[in-house]
Amino acid sequence: MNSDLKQASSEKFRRLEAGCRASGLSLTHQRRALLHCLAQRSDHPTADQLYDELKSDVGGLSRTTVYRILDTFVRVGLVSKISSPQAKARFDADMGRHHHIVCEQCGKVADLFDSDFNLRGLPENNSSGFTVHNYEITFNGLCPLCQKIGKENES
Amino acid sequence: MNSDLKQASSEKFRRLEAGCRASGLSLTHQRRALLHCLAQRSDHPTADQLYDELKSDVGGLSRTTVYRILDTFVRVGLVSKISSPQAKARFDADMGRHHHIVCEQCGKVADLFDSDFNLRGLPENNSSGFTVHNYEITFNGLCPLCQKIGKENES
DNA sequence: ATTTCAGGTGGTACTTTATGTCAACTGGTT
DNA sequence: AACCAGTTGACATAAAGTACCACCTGAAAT
Repeated sequence: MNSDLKQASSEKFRRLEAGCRASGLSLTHQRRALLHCLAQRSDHPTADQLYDELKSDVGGLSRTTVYRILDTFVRVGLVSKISSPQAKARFDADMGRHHHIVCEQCGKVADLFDSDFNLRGLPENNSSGFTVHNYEITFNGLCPLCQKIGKENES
Repeated sequence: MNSDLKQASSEKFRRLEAGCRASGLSLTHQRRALLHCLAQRSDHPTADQLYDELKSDVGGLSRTTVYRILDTFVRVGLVSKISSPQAKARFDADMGRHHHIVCEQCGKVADLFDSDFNLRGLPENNSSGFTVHNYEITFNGLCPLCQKIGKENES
């Protein structure tokens, strides 16, 4: 079971690495390290969470670099910034169609894979004149932990 | 036309004021001023945008107060923080079901009133164990201005 | 294997966005 | 007009993100 997960995340890592190459980005230690984290985690970490996880492993890793690499990954479409009401960016390396649930209390974000909620189209001619490329559905509610305790945690 | 809008926003203001009273909040100058702004604007301002608009009108208004009042309004359900991939909170005083379109380039946020996109239910038993209370759909694309010019603006 | 250099990184400084604290003030009630 | 719980202003601080520039490195060419 655990080894299945390991398998799946290293498979995901290889795909991300390939995507990186395909976009003409050099595979630096720092980028590999970030791709590893992103492939393993499914909790949609913030830039600072990723930095905190990696700074001990990757000697001399700079916070600036983490922000910059994440920006690059988003720009080339390898990773996305997910929408939430929180005032910080969270990143997701799974570009397949899926949705997110945000805990109102502690801010945790979980995936929801359920194609029943997929939209069947996009708005074409809306009154605001925007062209629409894509969408995200953000559900909100309470995570299992916050359902039990009625008080605040940190994500 | 313009007076219709004025009419509509003052109507909205009165509803918000009533909601404030109903929640047992005192109607201070500062809260009224914020409700006014929120009733008039449909651009989903950030806390600092509201502060910048109000600080000249409301003598001695404090930035802290703006943040605190918005928090309170969200807590009592008078206003909502909308979901977007941007790392800052945007506020919306329209609590009716509608959707948002965010410009990928400049960050502007517009409303989309189109019930065709409303979901017909919420996820009940999802694998992550979250209870789900509500949802938001965030579309992304380009605003009319950014469609013309291919370069960056500030919202 | 060595050289080369465009692209990438580290470190520092800085801005923007948000929160914590507490004395002083005020809306609404008596 | 007096009271006081709730609210505010000012300041300090934290958290999140950006700008800048000298130096370094991945990977392509030789």
